[in-house]
Amino acid sequence: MPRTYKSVDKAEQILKGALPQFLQNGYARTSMDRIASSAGVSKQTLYSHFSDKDGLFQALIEHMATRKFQLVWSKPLEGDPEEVLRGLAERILSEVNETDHVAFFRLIVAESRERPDLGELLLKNIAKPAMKILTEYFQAHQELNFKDPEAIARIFVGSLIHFILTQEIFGGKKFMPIESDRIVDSLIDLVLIRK
Amino acid sequence: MPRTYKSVDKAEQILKGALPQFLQNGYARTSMDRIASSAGVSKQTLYSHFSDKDGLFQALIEHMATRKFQLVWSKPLEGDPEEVLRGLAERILSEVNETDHVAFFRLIVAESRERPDLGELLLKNIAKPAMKILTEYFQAHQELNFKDPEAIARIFVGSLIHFILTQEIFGGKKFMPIESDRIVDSLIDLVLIRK
DNA sequence: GTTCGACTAGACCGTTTCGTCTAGCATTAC
DNA sequence: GTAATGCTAGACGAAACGGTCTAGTCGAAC
Repeated sequence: MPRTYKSVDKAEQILKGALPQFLQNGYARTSMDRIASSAGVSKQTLYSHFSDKDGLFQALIEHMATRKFQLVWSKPLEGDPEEVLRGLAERILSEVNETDHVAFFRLIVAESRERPDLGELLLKNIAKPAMKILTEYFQAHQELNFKDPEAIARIFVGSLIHFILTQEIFGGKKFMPIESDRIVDSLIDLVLIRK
Repeated sequence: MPRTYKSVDKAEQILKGALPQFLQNGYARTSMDRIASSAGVSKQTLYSHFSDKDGLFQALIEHMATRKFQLVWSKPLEGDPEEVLRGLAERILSEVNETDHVAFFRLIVAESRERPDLGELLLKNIAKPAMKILTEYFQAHQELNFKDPEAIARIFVGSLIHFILTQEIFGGKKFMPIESDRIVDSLIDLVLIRK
């Protein structure tokens, strides 16, 4: 196994070790010593693969954003609106509403004050293409009679994301629970009633 | 002016000085020295009014949550649904979508990982009563024909909050802008079409 | 066998931060 | 006047952290 340059595996290994630390403790509360030990790597190696804590963090976020978040939207939207929308809603709820994704979302909200490019990253890589796909689907189905397909798309996705936000991040599961089916049913109902 | 006990003014003054610091810099990046100087108070005084940094922060958040956030919901919902809902939507967008409130929201998301009671506070003091008011309004207006008024209420408010989230916190204003009127119009349209 | 690059282990420095402590000032109560 | 109280100004200790540096290991290349 030749090692003429810094092994790619190590960088990957570092990111893999750093991820749970940042997700669990946030940026400020995660020390480089901790990352090193969590990744099973010496501190020096951290700094030979990444410029500094900030660089490592940025790389990690980009890695996550471009890799995982396409699960929901990779499947093309085709067929009967009721089925398509229900399938989409359930995919959003099950994929996004998962410990790692929720923590990731929280991390971006928290850190995007100091690093506005994180918000940009999220929008450009996830939200914007997602909206485009759904908007185009709505436009292709004129029978839905939407005056403003783009606005409807934002409402559709937004109410689901907000549902996850309150239930998972603010602890709504405990203090004001509601079953996701009720949200999905009502949402589909609202959107499809014109047909 | 007798001073038989710790002056209430000082506590207020401290909170007033601490607020912009926490909102702008978050919890970790705000030092007690900075708060002291920002409040025009000695460091010792901080610790004689609040147990520690955490206590001060908690007090501040509670102060904010119970005081300011009732602006949107204090006005009773009465009258024609279209007018009521449009008025409500615009009040949410204008009151909540304001630098301080956005920063406050961001702060709670960021810190509620370490302090789950912050999320609880937000829900119990704001989200829950808000949902109750809107749900009851929907129930009182049977002509709207909602199968599940509570779910509709969540969708209604949720899509507006999510709109603010993307536009203000993630920088959507810059990277995927959309006018709030389009969201409100479509939302009203979705909800009232059964009439 | 020597050289070189990637790595480990951990000491180390400078800085920041929390929270405490000391010394002293000003006002009120008696 | 004297004691007590609420305060200021700032030094201080202890700990944590980011980032650098040293010393040394290991395996491949030639």
